[in-house]
Amino acid sequence: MATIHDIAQISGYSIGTVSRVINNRADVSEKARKKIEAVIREQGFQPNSSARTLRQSMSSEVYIVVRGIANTFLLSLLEKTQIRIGEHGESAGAGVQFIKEAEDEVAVAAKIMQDIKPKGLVFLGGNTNTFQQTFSGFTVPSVLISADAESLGFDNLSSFTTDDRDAGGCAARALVSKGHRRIGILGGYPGDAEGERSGNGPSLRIRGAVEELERGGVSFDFVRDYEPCPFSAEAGYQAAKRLLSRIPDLTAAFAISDSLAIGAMRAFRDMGLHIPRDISLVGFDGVVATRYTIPRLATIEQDVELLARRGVDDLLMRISYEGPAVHEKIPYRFVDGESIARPRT
Amino acid sequence: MATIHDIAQISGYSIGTVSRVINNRADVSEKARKKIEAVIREQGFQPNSSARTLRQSMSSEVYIVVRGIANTFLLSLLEKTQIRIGEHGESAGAGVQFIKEAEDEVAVAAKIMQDIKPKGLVFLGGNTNTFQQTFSGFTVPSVLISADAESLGFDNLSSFTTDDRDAGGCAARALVSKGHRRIGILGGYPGDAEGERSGNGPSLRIRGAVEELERGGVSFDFVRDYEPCPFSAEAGYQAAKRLLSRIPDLTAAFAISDSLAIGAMRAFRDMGLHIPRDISLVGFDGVVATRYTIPRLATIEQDVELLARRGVDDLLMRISYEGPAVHEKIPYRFVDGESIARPRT
DNA sequence: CTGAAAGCGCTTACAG
DNA sequence: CTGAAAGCGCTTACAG
Repeated sequence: MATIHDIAQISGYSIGTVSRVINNRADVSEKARKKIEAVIREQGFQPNSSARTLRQSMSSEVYIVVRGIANTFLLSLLEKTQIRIGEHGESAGAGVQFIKEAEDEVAVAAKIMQDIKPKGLVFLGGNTNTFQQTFSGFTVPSVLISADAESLGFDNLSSFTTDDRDAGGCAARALVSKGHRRIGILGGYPGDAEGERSGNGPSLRIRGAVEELERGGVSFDFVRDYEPCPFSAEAGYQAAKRLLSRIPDLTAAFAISDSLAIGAMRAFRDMGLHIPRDISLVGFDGVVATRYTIPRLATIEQDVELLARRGVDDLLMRISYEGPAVHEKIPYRFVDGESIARPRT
Repeated sequence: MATIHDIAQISGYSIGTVSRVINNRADVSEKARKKIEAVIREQGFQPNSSARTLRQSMSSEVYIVVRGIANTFLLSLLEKTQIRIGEHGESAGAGVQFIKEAEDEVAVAAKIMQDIKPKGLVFLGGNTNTFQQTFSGFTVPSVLISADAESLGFDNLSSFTTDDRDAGGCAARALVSKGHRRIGILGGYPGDAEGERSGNGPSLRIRGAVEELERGGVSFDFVRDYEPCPFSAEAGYQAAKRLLSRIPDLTAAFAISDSLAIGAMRAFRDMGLHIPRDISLVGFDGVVATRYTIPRLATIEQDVELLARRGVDDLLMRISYEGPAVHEKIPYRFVDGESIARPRT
């Protein structure tokens, strides 16, 4: 493996000059640059990243923290994020760390900072409350994608998210407009009922939905009509069963993520109900799987591509020029499926 | 951030001795070890991994290469793999690189070797043919999980896999034993028809299935009854439509991965068929989603946990003691669903 | 068993 | 514009 020393030797310049070329510094003669670049190409030279990181006490990589490995939505967000990072010509090997739904992503990020010292951090999915409590010690440019960090006010943390409140309302409207009056909501944290975690995405979806229900004259009782649960198909399955047992005359449900909805579909079916004839269902996220379920699931499709693009672009921009953090809402789209019908009369 | 120098200073020993303690060398007095360990703990000292990697020209991490980010099966394999690595007390931040189905994982691994210099490599899913051609330059201990590398004969590449041939036969038997005689197969590479990629997992599944069909007296014509396609629900959807159009009297199909099967279910449904009344279907992998489809999908469940455990244990073992590569078949399980019935007469 | 010292491959003031 | 040199935080022969 060629080192900077070899390149210096072969090109006839010093290692200092070679280093300047590698780092695109301006103070190098055209002649030297040309010559050295030629040698670098010819030797297939790649600077040793450990040496660089050691010297600069900062890696040249961006690191990604993903909340939950089984979450299809975040996974496709990850895919788009990696692609976008690659399009910027950044080291394709951007590190990825998966954390559990219950884990503290900021604590994990702290460990990463120490080990890897990335020049930027991308959080995919996240609990705003955790950030509030522990992010203040961080100084690296960071971006939170798919949750809103505006109210946190950290000047190194941007955020790009679907307008969860608005979109939650949209989901509820799809049900109310068909004439449903007994509607349940599945998913989120128990605390959501009391509005404790107000900055959090899931909570906002629920809040938006409930507001819309009330606007439509549909009463909603958190104790009776709300069933919190984690984000997995199995959790959705169990929660749907509990909800339906409690409300036998339920005619529709809003699951705040598609994986929950997929579990709920199966639960309703196992309880002898046909979707959408006996019960209507709407999900959230717009993951690919919703296009293949039987029936196809109506859902709120988040714009994964745009979320990733805007997030990565902003992060890289701030790494280079350190501007202020920005907070942006990305448009969503209601996708009609085959899972909503008018209630039976 | 404390460095080894600080620890030396505080403990009253030299940095050389501190280094020996960090690296668990035997030639340190009990007294020195105790004292230094206490200081390390008290200071929360973590060795700088860049410096270590630079010095040893080898990182202390294991790196994971995953073929395909949308592949639920490999994702759950990844999850288990990371958990197992963590259980060994290895750096939890084991790097992960996702590559596309068509990409050359060994080329990617070469780049990783240069950048990261991991002490071990885990390949999750893989094309045996690619390995054949390009893996020979590698010297790091490596393991391929979910494909068989035995025939390749690399002494630093172990492999742990389901017996795909046998399991493919099992899937076919589930169909034949119900009386099906017009059976199609979905998925894999076009070359599979000619048996070109014989060492490859998917091919073996197909080969095993075809052998079983013939054993059951069911004729199988690769040109007519086989529909190759990539591993995605959409690909399965399209392939199923093509297959059914070509064989109107098809009564059953074997999809060599669950995601294909999920796409195929939707395709059959869109073509007006009811599963399993009009057509039976069996998948492969045993991903979680198969428990929630309507109907539930019959499938071959690979033992993800055991695959990960055996693979990681073997790799770590060989990193420490450099034994020979091993190749092991991990048991699978047929999971009956609601997607298989007798053909209509 | 322990310490002093060389060196891994880079970057970056500093001097010219 | 260029080079010589210090130093990032470690590991590891080497000497004692």
